[in-house]
Amino acid sequence: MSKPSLPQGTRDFNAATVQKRQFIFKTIQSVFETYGFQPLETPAMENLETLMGKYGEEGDKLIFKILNNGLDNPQKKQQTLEGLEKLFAGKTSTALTERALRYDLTIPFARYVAMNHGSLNFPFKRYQIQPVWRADRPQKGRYREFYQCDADVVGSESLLNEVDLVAVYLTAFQKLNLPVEVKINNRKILLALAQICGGEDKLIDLTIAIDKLDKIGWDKVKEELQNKKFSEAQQKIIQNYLTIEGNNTEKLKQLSILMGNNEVGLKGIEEINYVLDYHVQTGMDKHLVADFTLARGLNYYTGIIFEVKAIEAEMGSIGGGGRYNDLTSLFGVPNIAGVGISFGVDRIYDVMEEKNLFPSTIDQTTHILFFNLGEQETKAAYLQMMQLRDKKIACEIYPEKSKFDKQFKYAEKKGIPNVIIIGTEELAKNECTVKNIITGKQTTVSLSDLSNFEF
RNA sequence: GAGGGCGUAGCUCAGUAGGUUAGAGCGACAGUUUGUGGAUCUGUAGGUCGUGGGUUCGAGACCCAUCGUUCUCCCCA
Repeated sequence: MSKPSLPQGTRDFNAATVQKRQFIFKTIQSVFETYGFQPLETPAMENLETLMGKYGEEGDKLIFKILNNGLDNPQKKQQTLEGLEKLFAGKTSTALTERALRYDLTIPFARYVAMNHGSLNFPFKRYQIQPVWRADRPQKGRYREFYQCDADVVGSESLLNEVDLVAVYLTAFQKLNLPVEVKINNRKILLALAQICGGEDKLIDLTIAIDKLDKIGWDKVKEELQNKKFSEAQQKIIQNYLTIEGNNTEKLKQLSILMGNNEVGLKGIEEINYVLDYHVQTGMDKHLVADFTLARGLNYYTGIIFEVKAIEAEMGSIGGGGRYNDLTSLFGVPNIAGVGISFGVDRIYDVMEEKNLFPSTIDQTTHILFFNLGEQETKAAYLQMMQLRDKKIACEIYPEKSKFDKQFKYAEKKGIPNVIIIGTEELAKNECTVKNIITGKQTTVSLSDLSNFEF
């Protein structure tokens, strides 16, 4: 038998890690609830059909597919072989795989809304905290199983939702004590740029090239634009667009000049202005950065888009989202607008761990260890322990009669601050010895007073 | 999908140009101490050097393959 191991890109979480992760989950959850979002859970697996084609070509490749059961059935051999042929032709085949693990929380949510739109109370606000899976190659800040925390509003076109979601982001990160900036852009502006550069059909090429700017620099972007048949004049426009600098007001002003009288572009600017202006009064505008190079890979976004970046941290985005105008039409239910955001818990964890931002108070462990000093003594100790547990004090008793040395070490390693010793002498006098491991202070307490003792 | 780094004891690693029986620190266990720990000292256990081939008189070291892991690019949370 070989050594046990984990699938690539997955992890076990020990007690300390779980407690820190729970801290993040609880913080985000409580903010979601404070803003009027209600929980939803969907299955780990979806029909493959539900997921395919929603995340672009790259995304489709990264979906974890589940092999059908019963493929060894001789009666279905023909079907299975045909399925394999399709597979080698680069297509998916329901003969081989009908289900897949969810890739994000947004599409399953859209599927849910499409299935239940008749009975939902619009505008419908839901939050969802569940793992997602991607068949990506793991590296720093990238796992094959990770959690997303999503909040979405559907059935409302109001920009007030965008305003509110910005506040959700900034409130949550403030509570986590993690300094961030929220980048904001608008797909309408990118669309306008594409129009100005010769056609909407260039939007995708354009966004992909723009998205790479801060990584590969302008020269490489220019090269890529050249390859995608953008003319010199168009490249010049794009360069002007990308080199817009200054504070938010200045940037937007320059952009509006560049957009000229392009209707979509001006609308996009107006929307960003609306959100920024709204947050002047909350003071949150300080953490908002208009960034016209922000593109976001998912092409279902149609309006304002967000991305959250931890300040002074070597980490990709720790959250993202935006407005999608018609996501449910993918599932046959048109005209339900929505906007949503997502938190990447695993990356948030990594950044917080790196910067040592977890409060020390979240380590939760046993409060009192009862020593095991023999059959009679332990029985008496057990009764005392149950009384303390009734008072919600976390207690445990060492299960084996062992040397003091060993029992002390156990308490110390587990971070248990108090031990209670009931030995033959104590038992005879109906007493116990309470010892605080940290201070070393030792007190004799009568058994009848123990439940009132201040630990 | 493309390209690098690394796999030696439970953990962190050393192992010099290939040369006898593969080492250290920490940890674990035991004793010093059958009811007061954290220290010191002493001792004990623990390794098919990821796996499979090859080169060589001789391989932990060199070559090939393979698996695992990690990082970068692509893409993304």
